[in-house]
Amino acid sequence: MHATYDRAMQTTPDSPPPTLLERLRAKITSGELEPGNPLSEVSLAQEFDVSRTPIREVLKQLQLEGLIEIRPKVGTFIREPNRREIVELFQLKEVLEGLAAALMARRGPCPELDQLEDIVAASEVSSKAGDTDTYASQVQDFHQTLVDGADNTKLVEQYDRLMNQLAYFRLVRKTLKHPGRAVDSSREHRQILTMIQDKDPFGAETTMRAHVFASTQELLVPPTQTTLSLDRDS
Amino acid sequence: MHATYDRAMQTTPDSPPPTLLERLRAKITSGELEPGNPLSEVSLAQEFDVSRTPIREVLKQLQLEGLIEIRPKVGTFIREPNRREIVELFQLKEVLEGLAAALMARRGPCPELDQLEDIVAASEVSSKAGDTDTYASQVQDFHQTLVDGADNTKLVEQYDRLMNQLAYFRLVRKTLKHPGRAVDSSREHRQILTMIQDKDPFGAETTMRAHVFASTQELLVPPTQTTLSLDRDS
DNA sequence: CGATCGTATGTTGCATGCATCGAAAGGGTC
DNA sequence: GACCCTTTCGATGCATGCAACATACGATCG
Repeated sequence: MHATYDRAMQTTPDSPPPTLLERLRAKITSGELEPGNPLSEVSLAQEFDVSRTPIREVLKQLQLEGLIEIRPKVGTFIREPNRREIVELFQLKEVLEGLAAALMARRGPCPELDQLEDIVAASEVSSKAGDTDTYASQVQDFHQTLVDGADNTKLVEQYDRLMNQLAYFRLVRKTLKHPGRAVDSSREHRQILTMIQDKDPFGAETTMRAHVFASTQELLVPPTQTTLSLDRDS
Repeated sequence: MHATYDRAMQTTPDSPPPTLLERLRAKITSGELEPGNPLSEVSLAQEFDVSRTPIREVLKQLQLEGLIEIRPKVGTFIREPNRREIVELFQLKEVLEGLAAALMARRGPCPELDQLEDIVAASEVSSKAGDTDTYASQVQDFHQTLVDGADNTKLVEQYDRLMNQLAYFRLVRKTLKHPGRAVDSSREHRQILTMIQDKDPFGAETTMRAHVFASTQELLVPPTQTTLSLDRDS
């Protein structure tokens, strides 16, 4: 379901057409382009049927977002965060989602809260059934809805940028989850939801952070030893 | 001392010359340009002695940073966050600085910790002496050093962007501090520093967040009623 | 006198061309 | 065979020109 974190994909049917920035960003975050690949301005210009000028403007913006690296006079390359940056980003993810949980708890009833209830209920089913694919997309929805429910546009912006940098889907795709983790994770989701409903900001934040931390550990230290391949660059 | 949060100003003497992006960003964050002012591409191009093309690239990036607003086919204007956005940004500031305190506590001894010690000691003097100007710059240094000391580059990036959006200096300049707040603030700084030195991440984070929250309240709800001027837009 | 439409102007949006620089390939020498 | 210099090629960096659009102003008409 969630092929990318680019919110341009999630808008209403007749929303304005995606900008060049959004389209190129989607190509990167969706994994259509491999990391390290060179991005030629001319080839991109041909592909999107524009001249090099708007392409260059977009590339500069994507560099600011941390998705690509422009080596002056050399070329543009898709950037992949090294292990240290991934850890840094996950530390940020933890506090940002924690803040979202706290804010949502303080906010009280809202549409996102109902959505959260639905998502948690559905994910409890799929987690117990062992349907990891369905569960994975529901996890995405849970976190996304929670951040949206915080009703803080700046938080949403920073969170989206963070998730794009992580190329989260790519990490998740590489990861084979523990069989038992899904039910634990689902139980944590339920706990968080309950605390939000009970208007317990502190409890919601604390539990959310613990949950994110646990999930992060799951990703960074998977059962198999395939993580060693990530340790190549500093 | 701290005229702006643009870190390009704080690098070593013979660092590479500031880029066009940094120069234009500095012009905005320093308050040299008034909010709402139109930024003509041609006039900027003349001012920086380049053509419109690189100016346009920079403007697109500054728009992504939230510093300016580009109204298509109309013009570019310096953006000022409304009151709601300011509150949102301060909520983020709280958790980001809290995270910084926690990370620094976990990290242990480092150059930034020594700097922090010096800053706190100096600020205790100036706060008791009632030297609010000196104290204000030391407060900036305290927070900046703390974020740097967290040793998390992504945190630094997000924090800098946030402070630029807030145009923090502008807010502070508008604010007349309570006379008694400085000594309270200084005492809180000392508490935070002690907790970091004691390697108490949780205590450091909690205290830091309380401190940021208190300072924020001070800014958003000043004793005088001059804040009403901020309430004009939604 | 007021409203409306046409025009004038200033702005951005983008395509194109040239200069410049890096990196890789080729040839020569030791 | 290894190394270095030269050359070539391809890429980016930027200046410029034209088209398109939004806004403001003024003339015209009711």
